[in-house]
Parts: sequence; structure tokens; C-alpha cells
Amino acid sequence: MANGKVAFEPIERETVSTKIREQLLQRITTGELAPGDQVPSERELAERFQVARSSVREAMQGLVSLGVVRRRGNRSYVTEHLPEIMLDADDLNKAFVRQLFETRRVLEGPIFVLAATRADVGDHEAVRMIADQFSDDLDIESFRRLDREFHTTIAATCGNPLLIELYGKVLDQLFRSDEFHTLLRHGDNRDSVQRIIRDSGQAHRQIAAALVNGDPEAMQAAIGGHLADVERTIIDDLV
Amino acid sequence: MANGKVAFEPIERETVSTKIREQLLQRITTGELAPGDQVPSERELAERFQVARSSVREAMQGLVSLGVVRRRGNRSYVTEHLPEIMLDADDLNKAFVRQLFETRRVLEGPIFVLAATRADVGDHEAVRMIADQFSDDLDIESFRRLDREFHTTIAATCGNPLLIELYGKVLDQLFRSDEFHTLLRHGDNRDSVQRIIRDSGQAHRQIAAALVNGDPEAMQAAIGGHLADVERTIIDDLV
DNA sequence: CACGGTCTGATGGTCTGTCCATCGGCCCGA
DNA sequence: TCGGGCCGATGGACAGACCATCAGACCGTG
Repeated sequence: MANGKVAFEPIERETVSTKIREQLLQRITTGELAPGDQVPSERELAERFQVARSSVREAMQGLVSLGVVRRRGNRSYVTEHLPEIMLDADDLNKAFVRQLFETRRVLEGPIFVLAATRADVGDHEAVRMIADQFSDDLDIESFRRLDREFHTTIAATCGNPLLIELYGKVLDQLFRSDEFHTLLRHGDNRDSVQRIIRDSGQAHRQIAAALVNGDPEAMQAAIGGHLADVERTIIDDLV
Repeated sequence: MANGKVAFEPIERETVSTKIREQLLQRITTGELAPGDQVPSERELAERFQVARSSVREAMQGLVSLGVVRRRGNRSYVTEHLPEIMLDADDLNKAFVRQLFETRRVLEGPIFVLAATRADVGDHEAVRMIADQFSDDLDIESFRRLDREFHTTIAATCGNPLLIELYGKVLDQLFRSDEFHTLLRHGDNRDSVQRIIRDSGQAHRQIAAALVNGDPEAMQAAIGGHLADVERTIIDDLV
């Protein structure tokens, strides 16, 4: 060691739920658990891992907070779109988009939780007003401006502008990336664009409602499903 | 509504653990639960909230992943340093520093979890090598350069450079902020600087060890305690 | 007085078992 | 064909228990 003291590192103390979580995460990131479909039930996992269901639940909660998995009511869990570690040099663009989405998922949960607990009725009203302005027939530029305003307003409610700024930058990067741009500009994708705008409006209204109700899970579910679609669309359409 | 469809927002389905988590988070951010000291035990909280201990555990896990609370072995939980919503205009600087730390905490957990599951032995060795270069007698500039290299290397292991870039930017902002600078430059604080360098070296070695062991909790604990000190030092010393 | 061993109560981690509301899918009858 | 009702599976929540660990008090020995 560079300094005088011998390095007595804290001994490893890995809990059962941590081991489970790591195994599941590995299964997911390697694509062994296909993205977008069901994860085995808690009871089945408990039996397969030879542990108690409570331990499995604990592991799953960790994955949920990581954003790689989503609760769907009482209907099992579904893995979010993300994985497929792509080693091909050709797929660098895809890999970058994947990172963007992964980062978004990481930032999303905490923001919504903080917003749900810190927002007051004034914030609620402001967010709801903006959300109601979304309509299906917005052109892409108006939509983008409104979208920006929406996220900025939520920033104020969450009590941590920095966090929202990062989130906004990630979303910006996402929507401004070359991949996304070509996707938008491409004449064939006019339908996709229109669908994205429509879905976004609905998603934003749901987010506003969830914020008013102070329900972070609902917020995450509202935006999550929608953005998962966007992610799939973008990645699938990449050359 | 702007579009034709009536907005049937998903009905609120708030779980018990969510309610508990929100209550606790509010208690913490309002400073009612003093930052840095123990949270009541799971059993006591279960009794006070009139719920099962498993529900309390679930809520606490959420708070841990949010970074506002930390597990300390089997010795209860401690609230992280962060809260005290400061309304005074004078305290804008403090508020910003607080946001920086809050953001760091949010990014930290996921990064370590991902790094722990995705890193291979080569990554381990690289990280360990850099960590061993930290020594107590580094000058501030060398330290900063080494620190930067350390984080960059971990970026490669975590499989998501973007996430690490954000994390690095936050840390940068933290260490480059005017507040921190004046703290460093101030002659009186030579001891503080030396202590920070010394603690950082140890923390980085612990992080490397935890990464090699694939133990995210240990990683977080290693860097968490150290940075909590830094946070306290900075905020307390601000004018 | 100092130091190491021992006991004890509290805590988190884990397990087992149970009950409930909800949901998807199925069948059955109108 | 369609609507309603039944059934199995699932997540959510609960109660109670056991264990390893840890802090702190206690005690004995030097």
C-alpha cells in the first residue's frame, strides 16, 4: 500500500437477496430473459432459487428501482427493454440509444418519488394545466416545446432542479440524436411520429394525474410503458 | 380534453409500503428525522404504523435505493445527510450543494449495481491498480487527476459510459464549485483538505475491493460514509 | 487500572405459512 | 355469439418464528 496502514478491507457480506438480484440482472442483461416479456412468478423463482419468497420479493424490488423490471399490477413482472449487450462495432449507435434509455430509467424513479412527496397543490395545478395542452394534432416543433415546458415545470415540483436538468438532457439527447432525427424526418415514419405525439400526450396527462395523486409507481408506469414503445420503435428502425 | 377521448386515468392503487415510504421521506426531508442519526428500528416502525414488518422493510428498501437512508450492518438505519429545505435566499449555495449530493446519491446506487454484475476480472485488476496509487501525501492536483482516472475506469466496467459521465460531471461540479474551491484555498482548511485526500484514498481502495467482490452494497457503503463526511464539511463551512 | 472474555438485549436477514384482492382464461348457458 | 360466473395463479400484506451479528454492560484476571 502507498500509505503505512495495511488495507483491511471490510469483509464481503453478501445477502441472499443480493445474490438473487445479481443473477436475475445478469440473466436480463445477457438477454437470456427476453426483454419485454414476463419474469417467472415470485413463487416459481423462490422454488427455483431454493429461497423464501420474501427474499425473491426483495430482489425484485431492487430490480424495479433499477428500472430493468416493471410491476404490472398483480400480473407478474415484465423486463424492460434494454439489454442485448451488443459487441458488433456496427451497433454502436444502438448501444448508445440503449444507454440513453437505461440512464433515463435510472433517473426517472427517484425524480417521481421526490416529486410525489414534495409537490404542493400549486405545483399540481401547474403541471395539470400544461398536460392538458397536449393534443393529437400538434406539429413536431410545438410538441417539443410543450414537452420541454412540461418537464421544466415538474423540475420545480421535485425540489431538485439539477436532477431534472440531467433528466431533461438525457431526454433531449434521446430526441435529438441522429437516429431519432432520421427516424422523424423519414417520410415512411410519419405514422410513427404521429403515434409518438399522441401517446406522449396521453402519457403526460397520466403523469400529471399520478403526480396529483402522489403516486410515484403510477407515474413511472404511465411514462414507462409509453417510452418503452418509443425505445422499441427507435431501436428497431435503426439501420 | 384536447383530443376526442375522455381521459380515463388509471385508478390510484397505492400500496402500503408506498404510503410508509412517503411518510418517512417527508419526515426526513423536513428534517423531522435529523440527518445522520438512526431511524427507528423496523419492528418499532411496524408497530407505530400498525403494519407488518415486511411492509416496513419494503419501504426502507425504497429509501435505500433513493439514497436518503443507508443500511449499517444489522445496526439499524441511518439517514443520509441531505435535507433541511432551506428557504432563505442566502442559502442558495447550500441548496445547490445539497442538490449535488442528492443527485450523486441517486446515480451512485445503480452504477455500482451495474458495475458489480457487468465487470470482469480485467476490469477488476485495472480498478484495483488505480486505487492502490492513492496515497496520503498526494497534492491536490495529482489527487484530482488520479480521482478522475479512477472514475473513468469504473465507467468502462459498468457498461454504461453515459451514466458514469453524468456521475463524473456531478462529482466535478461538486469539487469545482466555488464553495468547495474557497474551502480548499482557505488556509485554515489545510487539515480538511488533507483529511479529504486521505479518506478518499481509503474509500477508493474499498470501492475497488467491493467491486472485485461484486458487492454493490459494500461499494455504496464504502463511498457513502466518506462522501457524507465531505458533504457535512462543505455545508457546515459555507458562509 | 487495563484488557480480554462472556452474557444479554436489540436488530436486520431470512424463512414459513397464511389470507386476500385482483386478473386472465375458461366454460357454460342464454 | 356474447355475457356472466367460476377457478387458478399472482402479487400484496400479514403474523410469527429463528438465526447471526452487534453494541454495551458485566465480570474476571493480570
